This record gives sequence, C-alpha cells and structure tokens, in this order.
Amino acid sequence: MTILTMEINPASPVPIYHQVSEQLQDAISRGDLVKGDFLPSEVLLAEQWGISRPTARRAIQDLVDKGLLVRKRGVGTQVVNARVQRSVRLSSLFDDLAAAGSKPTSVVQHWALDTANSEVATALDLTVGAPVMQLRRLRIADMLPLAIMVNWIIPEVCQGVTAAALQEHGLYEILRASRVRPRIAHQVIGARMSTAEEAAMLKISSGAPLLTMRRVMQDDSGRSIELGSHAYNATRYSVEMTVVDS
Amino acid sequence: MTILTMEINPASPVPIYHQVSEQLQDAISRGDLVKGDFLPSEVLLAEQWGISRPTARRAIQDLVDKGLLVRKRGVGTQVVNARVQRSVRLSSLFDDLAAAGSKPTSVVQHWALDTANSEVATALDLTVGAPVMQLRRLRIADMLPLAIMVNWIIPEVCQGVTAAALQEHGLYEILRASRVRPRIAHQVIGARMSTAEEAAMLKISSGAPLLTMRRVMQDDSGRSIELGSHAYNATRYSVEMTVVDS
DNA sequence: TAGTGGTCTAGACCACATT
DNA sequence: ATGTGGTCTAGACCACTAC
Repeated sequence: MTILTMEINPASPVPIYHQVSEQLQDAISRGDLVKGDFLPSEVLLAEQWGISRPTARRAIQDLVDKGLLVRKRGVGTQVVNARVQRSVRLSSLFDDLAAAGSKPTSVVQHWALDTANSEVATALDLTVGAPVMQLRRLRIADMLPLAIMVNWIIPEVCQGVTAAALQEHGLYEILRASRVRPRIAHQVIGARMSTAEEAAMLKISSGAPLLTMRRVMQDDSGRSIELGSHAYNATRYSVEMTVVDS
Repeated sequence: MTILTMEINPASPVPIYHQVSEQLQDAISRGDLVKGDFLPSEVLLAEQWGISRPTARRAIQDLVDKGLLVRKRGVGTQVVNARVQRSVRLSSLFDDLAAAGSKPTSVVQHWALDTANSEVATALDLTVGAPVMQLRRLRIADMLPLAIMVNWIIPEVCQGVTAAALQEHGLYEILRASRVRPRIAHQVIGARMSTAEEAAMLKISSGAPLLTMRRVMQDDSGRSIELGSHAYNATRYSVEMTVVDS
C-alpha cells in the first residue's frame, strides 16, 4: 500500500477535514487510487496524516457522500468511482452552462413589481395581493434559445436584481452578492407540451415537449425568497444527479 | 423554552444519535416545535438528553441535512420546515406509489436473457455481447398505465428476479432480498415525445410528452448492477426533491 | 483471532453574532 | 462579555468480517 501524502496546514482557516478530503479526492481523480483499491484503515490513515481518527473519518465521509468511496464494517474502505458525477446542486442554470463553457446570456422580457396571486402567495408564504417582483427571462446558450424562466421574488431581497445584472449573471449569483443565502430548495421536475407561444420563443415546433422545473427557494432563515417556474427545450436540456444511499 | 423530552435506550442496537433525531423530528412534525422556533443550544440539549455533545450534534445534523433545521454560528439552531419533503431517494417507483397508497402492479411484458449492445455494455462495464437480463414492464397505478420501464440487469444478481415476483414487488426490493445492496445511482431526467407504440401502451395520444429517467445503479462494491430506462406519462408523474446547500 | 469501520465520551479551543 | 455553533483531540468499546 502506497503512502498517501498529505499537506496539512493546521493554521489555515480551511478545516483540516476539508483539506484532507480535497487532497484525497485529487489523488483519486489523478489515478493514484483507482476503482477497486482499498484505502488503509482509518487508524493508519490518521497516524500517517498526523490527525485524530474522527477528523480523518470526517474527511473520508465527505467522499463517501459524494459516491467516490464505499465503507464496509469489518472489511475496509474502497474506491468505487474516480470522478464526482454532477449532483443536484443549489446552482442556477446560468452557472451550469457557464461551467460547461457555453457562454450563456439572458434576454429579460419582463421585470416589474406585481401582486401575488393565490399560487405565488401560497408558495412564498405571502398574502394574496402582496407585492412581489415578477421576472421573465429567455435563456440563450450557444446562440439558441434554451429555456423560458419565470421567477417571483419577495421584495425584501430584490435590491440587486436589475435587468442589467440579469443579462450577464445568474439570479442566485446576484442574490448571494446581496448577502442573501439560498439554502433549501424544493423542486418538482415534470414534462408537458409547449404552447404555440412558448414554441415560438424557443424556436421549436408547437406541441414539442418541454422539461419543466418548479422550485421554491428558502434562505438560511427558512424564509421563502423565490419561486421559479421554468420550461426547457427538452431536446437540449436534461437534469443529471447522483444519489447515494444514506 | 420547553424541555424536549427524549427517551433514550443506550442498550438498543439503534444508535443513540438516530433515536434522538427521530424523536426530534417527531416533535417537529407534531408541532411541539414550529417554524421559526429556536432549539436550546447544543450544550444544553446534550445535558438535558444525558448524552455527549458530539452525539447530540450528530442527531441535529441529520435534520439539518433533511432541510428541517438551519444552524448559524453565534446565533443558534432554528426550525425552518415542519415536514420532510420527499427527497430523491434510492427507492423504486413501486415503493413511491405504494407509500402513496396507490396499490401499484406490474405487467411483465418481456423477461429474457439478452446480449449487451454497445450502450448497455458501456453503462454496466460489460463487453459488447456479454449476457444481460432484459426486462420490460408496464407499471399500472390506480388501474391506469403509468410508465414503461425497461431494465438491463447483470446476471450475477438475477436469481430472485422472477416474473412472478416482479408483478407484486419493486425491482430494488427483490434485489435487496437477494443480499444485493443498491448504493449509488447516476440518473438523468429528461423529456421527449411518445412514439405511437408507447402512446398505445400508456393509453395517451401519440406524441404526448413523456418524462424520461435513465439510471445506472451501483452496489456497495462499486459494481454497476442495473441500467433502467423508463418513460412516464408526464400528466400523471413528476419527480420531487429537496436539495439542501452543503 | 485479528482487523475493520460504527459509535460514543469528555473535554478543549476557536470564529462568529449579539448584547 | 457572553453565548452560539464549528472544529479537533485522544481515548474507549462495540459489531461485523475474514481468516
């Protein structure tokens, strides 16, 4: 068994378990450890790395949760995947596309203060008729329309959400910059036929299938801050995720 | 602040942190703690419960991961949701429907040993032409067809997968009964139009939209055991999940 | 029997938010 | 200044697996 070298800086603001899990993940993606390999035992690793067993254990657990490692009592810890698959994240479509190198842009079609109807009020814990900002954007990727995105945002978190910012940045990116912290998302993914109007906007034939996503986002106080109702051209977009049994 | 009573049995095979997190979750769903309430501090809770702080902390963390609680350093731990939303799980559609009280059944349309084509071989880490079991089922819920489900399963885990068992049980349920432990799923959710044949099977109009799910399942050794390619009547099925920022 | 991961304890120090 | 959660240690005992 090769020694897994590890550079640990206890003075760093980055927690030790995170330093370790990142370097361990790098070792796996580099190929120092390949699928099927066993790690040394937790006790040995903690010794080699010069940290306590609970800290080593926590670092390993991070990679178990990502689906890279599997632990079996009485047996050991084994590498089962070399790379992290994309899991469902709290990122926006904009971030996803940018990460994939697609240079996304947005056309802001509507951006105005509105009043909450019954559905919006229910989703955002408001009263019917309360003010909300409504936003409709057409997301463009690789020069082609990809999605129609409608959002309702509570006024308290709207100050940075300008049309100019939305053209070049994702909504959550803008919110985070205004000290708003999206934390918990409740989403529903479905499919339906496009209407004639939607098809025209997305430059697809009328009745072509859409992948739909409805998402209510809560911040770190449990306050519902945003409702999104999005429709994607199903021939160009799908949702990937990795689920690890808990 | 009311005292959160807790019945802990240290001799139970159920870990203490799990006993605590379940009872705490019950207290929240009962309404003993409502949205916005703060929990006592970790140190106080550990004292009240008669357990160590790391153990109390782990119990709380379970509910944070489920999106029921939010913790803020220097502030405290707050209830943000009363109920656990359905999260993406390693359960089958059968389990989902049964839990919802829909009495699902299956019609096994095809069930035979086949040879892996290029796509199946790639997904399951096999060579082209290797034997795989192919399975096609029509899932019925509330007397109506809901989904067309096609699976390819590696022969090593097939012994319990009989047509009779499949009519009344979910695939993963059968696999688990044969000491196979599904652990990691890589899934892609999309949408497309139905073909005439699919529409006839699902009793929908031809061209109506389908919600599609493709899933590769690995067991606890990292071995790819099963590929599923499923098509759901989009008017009757959608995927719900809760995502908590990590 | 030996070795593994799973759980648990009783402390400690720190960063952060509030008062 | 106080109290919160975040991190970390150095042990301990246990359940499980493999030999």
